[in-house]
Amino acid sequence: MVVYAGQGDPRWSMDVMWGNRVSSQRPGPKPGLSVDLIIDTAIGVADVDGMSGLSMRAVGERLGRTAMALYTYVPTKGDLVDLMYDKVLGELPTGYRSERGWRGSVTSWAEDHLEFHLRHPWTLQVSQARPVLGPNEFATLETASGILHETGLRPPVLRGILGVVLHFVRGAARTEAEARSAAEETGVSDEDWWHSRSPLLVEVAPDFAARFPMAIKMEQDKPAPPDDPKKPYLESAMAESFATGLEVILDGIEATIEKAKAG
Amino acid sequence: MVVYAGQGDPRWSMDVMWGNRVSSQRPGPKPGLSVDLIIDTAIGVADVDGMSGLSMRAVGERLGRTAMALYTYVPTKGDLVDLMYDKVLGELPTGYRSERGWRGSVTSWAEDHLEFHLRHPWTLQVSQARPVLGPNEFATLETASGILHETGLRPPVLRGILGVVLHFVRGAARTEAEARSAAEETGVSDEDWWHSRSPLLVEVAPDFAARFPMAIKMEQDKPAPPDDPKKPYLESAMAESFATGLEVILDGIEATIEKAKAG
DNA sequence: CGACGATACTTTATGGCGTAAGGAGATGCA
DNA sequence: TGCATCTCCTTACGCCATAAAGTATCGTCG
Repeated sequence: MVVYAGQGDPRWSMDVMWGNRVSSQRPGPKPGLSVDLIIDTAIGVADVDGMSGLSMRAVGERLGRTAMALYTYVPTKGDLVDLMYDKVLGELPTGYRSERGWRGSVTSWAEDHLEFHLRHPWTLQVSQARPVLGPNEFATLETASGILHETGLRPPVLRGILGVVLHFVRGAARTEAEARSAAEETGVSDEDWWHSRSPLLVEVAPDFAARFPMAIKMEQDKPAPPDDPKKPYLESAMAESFATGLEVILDGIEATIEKAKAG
Repeated sequence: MVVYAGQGDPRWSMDVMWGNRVSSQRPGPKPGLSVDLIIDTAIGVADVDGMSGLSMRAVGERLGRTAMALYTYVPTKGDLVDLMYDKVLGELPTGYRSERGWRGSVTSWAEDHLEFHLRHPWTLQVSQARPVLGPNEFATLETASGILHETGLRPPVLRGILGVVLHFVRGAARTEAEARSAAEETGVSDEDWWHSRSPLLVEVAPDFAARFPMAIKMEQDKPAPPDDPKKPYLESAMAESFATGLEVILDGIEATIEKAKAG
């Protein structure tokens, strides 16, 4: 599921995110819940069961209410996801300073974001097309911009570079998150899955090696799969590919700086 | 929605994809449909209405059948999506030869993939964690590997580079696809959306400029939005960012080659 | 102090989804 | 001719978001 920015009243969600809501004494029963509590509970549900496990019923149940009770506090599920997203973005650091200059900062930034997305894989399902316009979203943009400005490059180039880094980090996180969730949902590890599939492949396509020689070459020198699938990403199989990929990008940025100096 | 590789009998879908199915004369009514027809129809539905609009009911309706009729031909919806994915991948070119060497080939490859994903945005929702193992999927891998092998780099590095390019292209396509679909679903263009949101932002966060100076700098020298939103990507606003991002990646690959030669 | 209106929360209902189960009718072969 | 097998249908289940309407609780005003 891809979730688009809230269909409800945009003013309402922005007031919530920027802390501009007034809570006055009004007639009627005391509220047993609060928007903030609902957001936190929903984040908890999504962290465990993913975006597809995030339902109004599930959140309500955790709070001892029906799904409909939540609509007293939140106009639509889309708005709730917006609020969840901006709130959880607050976990990310906002300052990077490295003795290795922008290279070190970009590296730390990328690793922090990768871990963030693996901690909250549902964030990868939130549409990037129309931003939530919350304070934490702007803070992450501010942080990234600050790091990249150290390169001295002009904004149009920086936008391109930011896109490269962002797409790379999110793509890597997505692949890893999908792998983990597939393993959990099917109860079959990647290794076992491949062991059951590869014989079928030989059977069904006997000329495989002749048809796809390059693809086979590409498999050379693969690191052994980890013994413990619960290890953090830094020790997982994806780490090598992530590190070399990031290095390529950093070298690309450096080359772009050199070209800008020369030209 | 993220779709994971088919839950049905893996052998069945592989036989379909690799063309290993025998159609013998058997008792019972003549089949009015075929797996292939269902796949093509489903692709048509998904191209127009996206992955979220792809339902067994919708596909059945296009074929003048009920949803359940499809289950005579296809074990689960997940398997159908697998078959759709591998089939549509057949659109992609398999040979690239450029007088500009691997740089030209990678550029063409990236542009072809970007256009492919914008033609079939639902492909971005297919999980990359566990491949479909179809002939066209392997063909695209073979093609990409062939291009990258021209760089002379070793497989582990090439895997990192392939990841960078793939994540970048898919990420750029995803953002653009989400933007288009948001515009279509809400009936509000990106420009109008921003025009209605930005006054709210000033209202709700009066100290915006002081809090996020870098983010504002980042907006400098933005290209004017296109007059016609139906233009192909090459003339759209994303084109500039895509082109410069790709250039950075290509420079990064080149720098990696130089380092490999030197070291 | 009693009535009123706003609020919190519930139940019920609508129209979607994938797909299990079972049944009707058509067809090839013994 | 009868039977096994196949296509396709209807019905049903348990999910989903959320609209509508009802009940109980409270602050406030007359």
